[in-house]
Amino acid sequence: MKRPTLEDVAAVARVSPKTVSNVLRDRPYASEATRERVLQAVAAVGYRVNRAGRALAGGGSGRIAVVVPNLHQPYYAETAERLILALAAEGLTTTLRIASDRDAEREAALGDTTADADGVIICPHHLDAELLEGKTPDRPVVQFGGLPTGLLDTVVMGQREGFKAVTRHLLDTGRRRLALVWNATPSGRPDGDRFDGFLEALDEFGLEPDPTLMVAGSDWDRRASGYEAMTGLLAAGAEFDAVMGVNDAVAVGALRALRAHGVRIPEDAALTGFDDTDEAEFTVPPLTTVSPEHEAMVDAAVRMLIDRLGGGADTPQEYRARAHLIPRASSGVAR
Amino acid sequence: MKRPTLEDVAAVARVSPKTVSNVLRDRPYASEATRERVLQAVAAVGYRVNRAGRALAGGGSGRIAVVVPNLHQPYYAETAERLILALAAEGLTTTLRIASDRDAEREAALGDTTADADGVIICPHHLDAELLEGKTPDRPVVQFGGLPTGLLDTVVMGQREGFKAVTRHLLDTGRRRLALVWNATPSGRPDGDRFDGFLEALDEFGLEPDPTLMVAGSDWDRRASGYEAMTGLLAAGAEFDAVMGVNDAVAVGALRALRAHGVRIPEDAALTGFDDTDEAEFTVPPLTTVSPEHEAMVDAAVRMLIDRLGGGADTPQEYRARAHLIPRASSGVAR
DNA sequence: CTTCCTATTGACAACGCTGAAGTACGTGCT
DNA sequence: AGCACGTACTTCAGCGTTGTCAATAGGAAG
Repeated sequence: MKRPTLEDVAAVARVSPKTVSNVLRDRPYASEATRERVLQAVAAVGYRVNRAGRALAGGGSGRIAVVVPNLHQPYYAETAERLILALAAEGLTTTLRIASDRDAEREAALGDTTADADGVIICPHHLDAELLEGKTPDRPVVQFGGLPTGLLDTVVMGQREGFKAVTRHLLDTGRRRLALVWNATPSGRPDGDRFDGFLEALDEFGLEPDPTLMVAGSDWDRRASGYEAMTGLLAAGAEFDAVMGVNDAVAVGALRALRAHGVRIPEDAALTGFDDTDEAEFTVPPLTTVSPEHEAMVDAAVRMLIDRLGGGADTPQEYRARAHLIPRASSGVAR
Repeated sequence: MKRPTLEDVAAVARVSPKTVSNVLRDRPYASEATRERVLQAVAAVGYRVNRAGRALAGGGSGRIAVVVPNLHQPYYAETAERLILALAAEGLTTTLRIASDRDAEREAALGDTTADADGVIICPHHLDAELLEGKTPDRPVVQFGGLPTGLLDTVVMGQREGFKAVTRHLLDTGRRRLALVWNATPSGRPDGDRFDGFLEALDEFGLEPDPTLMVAGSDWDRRASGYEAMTGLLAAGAEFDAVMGVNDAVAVGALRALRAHGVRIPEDAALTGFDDTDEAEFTVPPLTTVSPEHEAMVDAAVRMLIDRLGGGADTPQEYRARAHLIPRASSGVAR
C-alpha cells in the first residue's frame, strides 16, 4: 500500500530506476521505445515523484515561495491567487508566506519558510528593498510590484501611466480640486511613480498640486487607513471636487467617510482608486479605478523566475507593465 | 558557503549528528549540558534543518496543505490568512492550493500538491464530501466549514445559531417580509443549518417562510451572484422589508442591485450578510453580519490537525463553533 | 571480421536526516 | 561482588532521487 517509487516503476518497465528518472525529466538519450515503456509503467503503478527525494538529490523541490504582506487586503489576495495558478500551470507548487511587519519575522522569511523553495516571488509592502540589504539571496527572487532596486528581477506596475490616466480623466471631466488620499512616505510627502504620473497630468492642464489636499493614512493600504485619512481631511474643511485613493482599499475607506459626511459621489466629488480589485465593481457607486494588467504582470513574474531557475540571465531584469483606466460611476460627470 | 548540516553542528558540539537531531526535536535522554552545547553550536554555525532530508527520513515535512476554492472571495482569503498564521505559530509551513472546480484538478489536489504535506486543511466550496468518496486519505485531513460528513475531523461553523440570531434581530426590529438571497442546492430549495436557523427564528414569531422571497444565485458565494439573484427578485416585483444574504459576498452584490433600483438601505429594506469579512464594515451603509468566531475555528482546526499528526484520536472529531450578531447600520430601524 | 564510435542504459555514491538497535556508564539492589 | 536497569549517547542503514561515470550494444568504418 506504500507509494510506488522509481524502483517499482523500473521493475515493471524492466529498466533501471535511473532510466525512469531520465525519462521523467525529459533527458536526452532515451530511445522512443524505452520512453514509452516507462511512461506506461508509470501510469500502471500510479507513480508520482517524491519531491523530498528529488529535492535532496539536488533536482529542485518544485516549490516556489510567494511572499505577501497579508491576504485580507483584496489586492494581495487576488495577486496571490493569480500567482499560485500561474505557477501551478508550470507544475510548480506554492508555499505562501505572510510577511507580517516585524523585522524579525522578515529575517525568518527568506530563511525558514523559504528555505526549501527553489525560488521566491515577493510582493513588497513598504519599500522593503533594505530587506535584502547585505543578504544576497541564495536562490532566484522576483520582486512583484514596488519600487525597482536594480538588485532583483522586478515586475514594475504601470503606476505612472495609470495615475496619469486617472488624473487626466478627472481633469477632462471638469474636476479641478483633486484631493489625494495617499500613503505616508519617509519624506512626508507623496513620491514615486504614482505621484509623478499625477504631476504630469496636472502639468498638461497647467495646474499645480495643492499640498493642503494631500493626506496620508497611517498604514498605506487598508480601508481603515483611507477612512481615517479622509475623515481628517473632511474635518479640516478642505474643499475638493475629486478624491483620488492611492489604491482601491484606501478609496473604499474614503468612500465610507465621504458618505458619512453627506458628500455625494459623484455629484459632489468624484472618487477613484487603483488596482482594479473585484471589490471596486461592487461599491455604491461602482468605483472608477485603474487596471494594472494583472495577467501580464503575473506572466512576466513567472517567466522571469523560470528563466532564472534555468540559470538564465545574470543581470537583474525588469518588466514594466502598462495600466489602463476603468471608468465607472464614481467619477461620473458632476452636476 | 554551503548550508550547514547536522554533521557540521555535531562537529562543533563534539557529539554525534544523531544527538543534535534528538536535541532539536526535543527528544528525551539528553543531558542539560549536552543540550546547551548543541544549541550553542546550532546558533554558532547558523544551522537550519533541511526539510527535504527530514521528510525523506520519515520525520515529516512540517508542511500543511491548505485547500481553498479561491482567494478572491474575501472570506476564503481571510480564512487562509488566519490558518497560515496559526500554522506558522506552530512551526508549520503552508502550501496553499486553489481547488478550482474541475474534478480532474481535484483529483490532482489531494495527490500532487498535497503529496508532500504532512496534513491537509480543506475549506469545501460545494458540499464536496464526495471528493473523498472512496479515497481514504493517507494523511490527516481536517475539514474547515461546510457540512460535516462524519468521515473527517470537522470544524463546523455556527450557522444555525448565527442565522437564527440575524433572523431574530430583523424580526425584533419590526421586519416581517424577509427575502433570502441564498445558494442553489441540489433540492432546489434552501437547506442546511443556515436555513434551519432561519426557520427556527421565524417559528418563534409564529411566522412561515415565503417561498416567493427566496432566490438563489448561480454560484453560491460571489458578489456577482448576489447581484444577479437580487436583480431577478426586484424584477419580479417582490415585496420585502429585509434581505438576508447567505454570506457577505452575496449581500454586497445584493446591495448594489438594491441601490441601483433605488431601494434605500435600511429605510426601505434592511440588509444582512454572514461571515464578518473586513469588507462588511466598509460598505455604505455598513453591513450587519454574523461573526463566526474565526479565531476559535482556526484554533480548533489546527489543534485537531496536530492531534492527528501526533497519532491522536481515531474517530473523527467535530468542533462546533458559535457565532454572534454584529449589528450595523444596514439593518437600522425602518422609518 | 575486427575496431571504434555513439547512442543508450546501468551501477554507485551521495543528498541530510531519522528510526532502530546498539554501547557505555553509573545506580541501586541482593 | 554481581546483576538488572535507566540514562546518555553512538552507530548504522536506509528514505527516494539524481549526477557521475562506467558499461553495453549496435552499427559504421576499415
